[in-house]
Amino acid sequence: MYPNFINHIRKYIEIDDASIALLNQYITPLKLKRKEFLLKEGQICQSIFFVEKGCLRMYFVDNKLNEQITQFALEHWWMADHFSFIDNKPSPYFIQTVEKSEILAITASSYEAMLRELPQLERYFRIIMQRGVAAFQLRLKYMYEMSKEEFYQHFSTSFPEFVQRVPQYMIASYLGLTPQYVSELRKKKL
Amino acid sequence: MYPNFINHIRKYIEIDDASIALLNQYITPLKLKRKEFLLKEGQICQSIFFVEKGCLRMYFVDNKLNEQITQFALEHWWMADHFSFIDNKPSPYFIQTVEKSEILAITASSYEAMLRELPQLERYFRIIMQRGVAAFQLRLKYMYEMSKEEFYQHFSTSFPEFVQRVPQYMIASYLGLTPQYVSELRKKKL
DNA sequence: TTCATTTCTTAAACCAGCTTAATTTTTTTG
DNA sequence: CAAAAAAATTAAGCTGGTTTAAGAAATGAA
Repeated sequence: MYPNFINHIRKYIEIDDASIALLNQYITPLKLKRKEFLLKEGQICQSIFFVEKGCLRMYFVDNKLNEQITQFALEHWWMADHFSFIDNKPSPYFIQTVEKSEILAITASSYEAMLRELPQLERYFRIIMQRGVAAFQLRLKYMYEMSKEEFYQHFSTSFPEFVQRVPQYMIASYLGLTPQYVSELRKKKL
Repeated sequence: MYPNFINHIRKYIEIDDASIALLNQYITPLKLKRKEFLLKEGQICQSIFFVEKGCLRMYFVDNKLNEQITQFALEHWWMADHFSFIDNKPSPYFIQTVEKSEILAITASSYEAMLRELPQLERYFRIIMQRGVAAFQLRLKYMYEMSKEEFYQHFSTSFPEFVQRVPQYMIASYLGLTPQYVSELRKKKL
């Protein structure tokens, strides 16, 4: 059904087919075109989103009206504004597809009900969230230790496929650079 | 026994006294003086640490030999290098007490055994980690949207007690500023 | 209460990365 | 396939925050 999702769960916990079958009732699958929105500024982030296929970006609009991208999600990543999701508060973010995507959405109430019916999944999400914290720690360390030039070079050598897949101005935004500066850095490297 | 710890668990999940009693065997309580280390660069982060009382900082030494502080933990916060903890890899970080502290340590193997014996705790840690992700998202948003000056002002008005409690150069390091610049900003505000 | 250490301040020179603005290239859409 | 829209480039000038180097003040230990 959703092979990436099920494989991802089974990568971290043991769970039988019957339980997996029960999962379905909590999930809303979405087929989305490029540039469709899952969340807009001011709305409550009602769901967490699993990327079965495609790519999402999360961004907010700053006081200079720039779109500041704070996160991407590729296949088998989760995406949400967790503050908004947990506390039912309006989100400052937009979540939008970067390309045609297949997304699994779980609303807050489904999430709660699902975890009550299938408490083994607490372990899965505990592990996912713990790895999420680990990923943020690493990202933050890079931001502290590298100059912006180093940060860009590091990113583009670490994730060359990603740099192919996503427009350059989005990479720039994600890394906290101006598109002009990225352009300069690319020229420099050739 | 460890009132802050137990209150914190009961803030997020329901758990009976018998289960709480079982917890003890997995916990190592530590009484530490100021400036003692829980982790040093190159070691594996063997434990996650709960701050029952006091304050911890996590930092790494950058290529200019500056101590870059990436996180603090006050009462009822958890602290760990999660990448090192999860994957058993050497850590680039130091974790050190900022003041006299009482810390609860849980080693990776105790953590595993504890979660197997008391699976209700998966829920507790899932919630903690999810809130951890939310906190990182918020912090990152601040870093994207504010100038360094705004970031400092925001921090010092949001956490005035913290600014009292911790030396100014540590705040500067945490915020990614030079102590000189912080000094300049303070003068400006008076 | 004194000494040693740690922390904070001041000020001038400097530069990494931004801003602005115009042009070119690429992609999308009808 | 052509027109419009989106994305990338180029270049000059500028600035927020760093660097460097001293000295002053606060704190902790004995």
